Amino acid sequence: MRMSKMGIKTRHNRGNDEAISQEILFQAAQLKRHAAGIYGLGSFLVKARNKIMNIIRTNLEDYDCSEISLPIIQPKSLWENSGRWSTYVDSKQMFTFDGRNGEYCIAPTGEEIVLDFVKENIVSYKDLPVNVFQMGNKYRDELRVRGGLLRSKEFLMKDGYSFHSSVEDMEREYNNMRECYIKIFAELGLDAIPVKAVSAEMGGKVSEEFMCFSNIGEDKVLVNSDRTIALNTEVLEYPEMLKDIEVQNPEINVNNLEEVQCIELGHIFQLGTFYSEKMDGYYVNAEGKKQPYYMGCYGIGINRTLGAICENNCDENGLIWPEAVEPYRCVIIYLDNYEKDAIDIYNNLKKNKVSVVLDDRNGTLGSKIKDAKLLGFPYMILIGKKFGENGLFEVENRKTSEKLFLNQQQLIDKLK
RNA sequence: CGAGGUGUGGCUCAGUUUGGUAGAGCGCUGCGUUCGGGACGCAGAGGUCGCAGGUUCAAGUCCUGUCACCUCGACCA
Repeated sequence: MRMSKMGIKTRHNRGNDEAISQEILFQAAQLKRHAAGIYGLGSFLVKARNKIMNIIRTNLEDYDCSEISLPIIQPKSLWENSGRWSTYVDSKQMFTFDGRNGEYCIAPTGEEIVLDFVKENIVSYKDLPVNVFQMGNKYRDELRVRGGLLRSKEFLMKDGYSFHSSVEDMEREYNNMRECYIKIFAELGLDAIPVKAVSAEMGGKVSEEFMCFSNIGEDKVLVNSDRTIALNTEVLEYPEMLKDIEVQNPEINVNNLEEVQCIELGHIFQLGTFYSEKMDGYYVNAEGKKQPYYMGCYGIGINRTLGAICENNCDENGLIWPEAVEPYRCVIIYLDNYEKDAIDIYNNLKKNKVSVVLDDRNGTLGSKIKDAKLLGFPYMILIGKKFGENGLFEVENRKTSEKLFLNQQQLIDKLK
């Protein structure tokens, strides 16, 4: 990719309204606020987000979850069946509109539509269990937006739903997903732990949030020193839940837990039959009787995860993409008189499947070095004066600032 | 929805207290010199100061209304 074709212009100055990582994204022309809580994403964010999606997808498929795609525009009737049309409309949190054939919503979540999708196919206990997921935009007219990617009105979410013929099977799958989520966040390099949470409007009793420690987070979590016990402070408002936790963990005194600030990246729920009963989600059991599915539901805020990765991987000079989600591996910066050498190594790297950007824009070396750091390329290849002296490529590691001088083959081996 | 704040060239902001006809830095265009950690010179382009009323000889500045955006709170898969 040639930088001159990207259509971005970085800025010299940085605002200070938002978290540092979000301000870096504005400065790097990777985030554009079009309106309150409504953002455009630049190509670096899109490429990193695609990698996040692939990591999520690969892990879920290991657990026999299959990917589907559900519509965002959904008819009012579905939401009336679940009873949530009025809930969301009254609280003004859902976008709705009048269409040619009646009213629709622009979906804030997917329980209703997924039940409508699967119920014709899952009709017998022999068809169960099933676990499906999608990654699609969700729309919520948030009362208050916050922190760039962290809380916006339009956001990408992975939402998954499982269907079971018993509570035990639902619990088994819930634990599978819990394990899978731990793997996903570990692979993304995020230090996220499951935290006992309140299910709120979702229905169901058991739920856990996946929380990433961060001082730009909106949630407060109580944890013990080895992080085996963690609960959202919201739980304190529900005495029965608190009692359950204390009964299950007699060694814990809630008053002695440490309070930490966290970003909620995911949330998993045991929904039970709350939605299936209302939405006609029935199967026939071995005795030939109709029964509602037991359901689980599992979400990951993908944009928010992207935001958390940026926040955890930046310094005063800009972003520092971790390898797992790097949009590109390296950038080539060169003086004009070495253009031939630059294009040569650029083509050679591409031939060796190294994702590389050639900074072929007009401008001084210094300004390009600043941009390389701002945009967070893991490696910067410099072709300048020193190349003229020794014929070696200088490679600088963004994270460690380590500099190596390598010949063409060594460089390719290093970056491959 | 409650409290506070902000709207001035593409971006970041000064100017508003005390009304007198629009500024800076960055970015952009052209020419030249430069080119290793956001170079410099010269010459340019670009704004009915969020919007609508009002006061005034005169409004970016004062008054009224309105809209948008930000922060804190309430709210929240």
